[in-house]
Amino acid sequence: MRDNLSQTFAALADPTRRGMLAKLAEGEANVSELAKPYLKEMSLPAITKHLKVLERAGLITKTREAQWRPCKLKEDAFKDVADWMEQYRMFWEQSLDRLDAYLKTVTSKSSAKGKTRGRKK
Amino acid sequence: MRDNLSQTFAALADPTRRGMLAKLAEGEANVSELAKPYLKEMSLPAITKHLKVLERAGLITKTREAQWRPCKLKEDAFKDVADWMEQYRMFWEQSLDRLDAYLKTVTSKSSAKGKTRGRKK
DNA sequence: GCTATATTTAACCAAAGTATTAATTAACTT
DNA sequence: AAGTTAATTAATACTTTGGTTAAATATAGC
Repeated sequence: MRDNLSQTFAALADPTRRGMLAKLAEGEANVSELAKPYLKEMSLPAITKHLKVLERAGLITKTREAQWRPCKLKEDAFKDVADWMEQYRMFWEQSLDRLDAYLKTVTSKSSAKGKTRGRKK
Repeated sequence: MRDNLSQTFAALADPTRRGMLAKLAEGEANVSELAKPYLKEMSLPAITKHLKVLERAGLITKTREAQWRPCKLKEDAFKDVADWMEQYRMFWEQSLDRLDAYLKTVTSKSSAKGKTRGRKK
């Protein structure tokens, strides 16, 4: 797993790590704050390792402040993923078109079951 | 690695597999066509496994046509990744803004060293 | 210096991932 | 039926990942 992008995708391939990123999207947080939701499921050293994976992937930066290690999102790796995704935009937009088409077929009959999955615009 | 999104990101965390997706972005291709660029580096069974990973991740579908197995991109998993990325859009767009700001500071002095990293538009 | 809090490092282990070679299946061609 | 091409499966080996517990480090406060 030598290249950057592979390392980034590998870092994203874990729900705990994605959860930590979601938390960091709300703002800076230190290790124990990030750890709190997971301490029933895993130990603190496990958290440290997850954060190290995120850091090496370029998704977060960790700084020092007394005995705390505040972490925050780093744009770099997100940008790399977004750039890579661009080349497939037409494919996943197809699936939106298909959903739109489907929705058109059901708009008349009020369907309580149809989940719209947050389709924007 | 139970959840879908984790499986998808894990599938993307490999340059061989991303290369196969890039090829498929140009259109359908069967296994040996997809394998060709990699047969110096790895065996055909390895290719089969990579394709299975992409398939289980929902990134491709494989069909049957005589003794060939034409593969093509499947929108689903791409859509899931794109949706997940949305929540971080502001972060990676920040890095574009920062690059723009930087470029503004150097536009007058022609800098040969500055890599622009494919900034679009 | 002692103690408490925050976090990391070390040593280890089980499970998953990536590759191999050899054998097998499937479909077409002659 | 025999041979060729396309692809997969099986058995195996090696490496990486994700977790553990125990010990260590770093900083602050008394």
